[in-house]
Amino acid sequence: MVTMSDVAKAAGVSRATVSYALRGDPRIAAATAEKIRQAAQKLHYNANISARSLRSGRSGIIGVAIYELDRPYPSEMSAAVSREIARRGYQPIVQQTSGSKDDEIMILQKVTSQLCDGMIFSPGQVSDEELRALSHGKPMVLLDDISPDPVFDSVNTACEDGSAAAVHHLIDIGCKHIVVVGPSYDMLLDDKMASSVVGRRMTGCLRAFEEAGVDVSSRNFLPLRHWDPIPSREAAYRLLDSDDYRDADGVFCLTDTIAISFMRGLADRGVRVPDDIALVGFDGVTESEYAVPSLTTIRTDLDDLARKAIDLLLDRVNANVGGTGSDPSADTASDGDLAFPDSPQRLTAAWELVERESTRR
Amino acid sequence: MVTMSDVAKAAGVSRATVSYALRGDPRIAAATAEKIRQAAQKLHYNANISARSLRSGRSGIIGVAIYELDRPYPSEMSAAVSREIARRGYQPIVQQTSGSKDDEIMILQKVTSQLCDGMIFSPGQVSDEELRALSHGKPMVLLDDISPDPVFDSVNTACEDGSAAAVHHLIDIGCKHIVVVGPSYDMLLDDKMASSVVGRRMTGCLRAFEEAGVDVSSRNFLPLRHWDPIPSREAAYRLLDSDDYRDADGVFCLTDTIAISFMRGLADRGVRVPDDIALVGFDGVTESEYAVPSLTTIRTDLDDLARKAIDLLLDRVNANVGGTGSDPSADTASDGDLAFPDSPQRLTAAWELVERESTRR
DNA sequence: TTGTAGGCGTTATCAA
DNA sequence: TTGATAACGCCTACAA
Repeated sequence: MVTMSDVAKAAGVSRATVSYALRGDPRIAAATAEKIRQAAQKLHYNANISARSLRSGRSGIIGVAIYELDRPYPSEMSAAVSREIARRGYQPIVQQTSGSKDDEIMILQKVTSQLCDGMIFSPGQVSDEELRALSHGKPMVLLDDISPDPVFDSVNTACEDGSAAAVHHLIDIGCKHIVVVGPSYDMLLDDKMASSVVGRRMTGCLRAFEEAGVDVSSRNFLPLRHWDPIPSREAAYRLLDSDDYRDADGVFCLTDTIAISFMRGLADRGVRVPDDIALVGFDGVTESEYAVPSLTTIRTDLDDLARKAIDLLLDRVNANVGGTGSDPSADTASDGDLAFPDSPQRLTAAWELVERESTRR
Repeated sequence: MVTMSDVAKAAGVSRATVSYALRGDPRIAAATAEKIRQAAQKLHYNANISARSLRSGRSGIIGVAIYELDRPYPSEMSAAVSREIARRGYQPIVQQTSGSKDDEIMILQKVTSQLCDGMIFSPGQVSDEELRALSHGKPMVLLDDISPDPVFDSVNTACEDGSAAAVHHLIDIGCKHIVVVGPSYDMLLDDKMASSVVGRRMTGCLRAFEEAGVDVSSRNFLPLRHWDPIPSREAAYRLLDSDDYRDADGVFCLTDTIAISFMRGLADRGVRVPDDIALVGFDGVTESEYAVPSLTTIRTDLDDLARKAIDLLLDRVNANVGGTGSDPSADTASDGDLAFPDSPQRLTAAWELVERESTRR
């Protein structure tokens, strides 16, 4: 391994000078800096991240922790975030939380909070408060945070507006009995559920129904215990077999993966989409465009989401340069300074309704 | 941050004793070790990875570098590998190489080769020789390595056998004019292409054609410059519009993503699958099961692939414990010892032909 | 069985 | 403008 000492020797300067020069410190004379850069290049020198991180607490790495890397939406999202991180000159590393709380904690303790200058986290089981403890004061941006009073910055998908648009679209094309696949009717009674992704999406649906003057009952909701392909496919059978849903002519599935599996279930029974039942999904994964029939969906602009998330994160990361990072007692009083407000920001990713064959009548 | 000194103080022992105790060194008395473990637990102590890595060269992290994290096959593969790594008690981190050579080099230089005890790499642009230099002596297992004379252990998909099975299946169900979508007819003339994934899959097709006594010409191959959804969809138009392929009644697409996009292209033109044209894919991604019609495919057993890859990798990682790691001059002479042969191993992942609607006649 | 001490490669504080 | 020097937190001979 070639270390900084080797470069220093080759360039005829001290290690300290090499360190300054390679990081662009203006105190080093241009000629010296150039000489050092050339020596480093020739020796294929690369700064040791462990040593740098140990000494300075900064690694240049941004972590992304996401649930289930083998599902279309999370994987497209982490890819987009990953690319945006690289674009800003940081090294992205992705980790899969796989749903278990222990897993999430392990990831945060073992690598993310230690190695990373900041992290993008899609919370599953861990609460905001627990996250605060696990973050060790490192900046973190949450994706679709469900906490009623947030601790961290977050970027959300347009759950309410998007879902409302989906339901409005079904109404617009003439659907009389619309069924929302995912939530149960009494879900909103639970405060914690109400602020979750499914709760917010359901709220959007209810708003749309109300705006259109549609009466709502439990017949408008088909609950799903797990948002997985198999139960989603079977949900189609349940819909077709139950008297409650027999005249359903429009379905809004809370994710594209649910929608595509549900559509497969309808195909199993020979039900035609959109002729017999029109269908709308949510997410806008690539798959939705290539399905037969292609799926109308609420597409989340993942590039926009990534940009907003990384903007928020890097603001905090760079603000941390001066402070200790672990002691947020900086200046709670100076609320006049708007640059980095202490209160967590909450942004929403851009989205659009993409009309495709599944609602073309 | 709570360090080893804090634990030592709390337990009333020295730092060294803490280090030994927490890593299960038998020299420490059971009672002492237990006391130390409890103190560590109470303080929420976590060993600093940077410090450990700097001092011992080991981090407990295994890296996975894969091309395009937002495609179904690579994402399912990295998820499977990631889970297997976690199962063995290591921390997996995933990075996306995004195809560019600079990107791959950057990833290897900046984080993988520095931070990781070993890595799983799906090579794109970088040659085996370059990899050797970039690996800094760290163990590495390649996935679908295309090098004719390999430098590293690798696990491959069953390109030849799988493709042969796909073509045989199409012949079995009665297809008379089979078209393979992906490669061009003259591809095998190029030595480098011949050992690539597409080359090996094509070789399998040719073998099947030969075994079945089918004459082969360029009319049996529909080349694809990029294996992306859009060109794949358009390839279907090309097939339908060209006199060369007009009577095609069976298609083998070299990946599921190609197959699903191609199928979508056929649907655009109102061609029925399997009635007019039967279709087989390769990979066995989740999506293939939920497509309408569901896709017959050569499914690679990703759990088996992950298990084999990590077995190979951890063998080398643990073998490195004694040696310097960067100096592989250990014992090239003792070829009698079969435990860790110096010559790279090449394994093949288990696979199966999954028959579904797209070939059901 | 446990403690002492030195160093991994870098950065930051001083002094020159 | 540059150089010496002391940490950062951990591991590991070696000494006790």
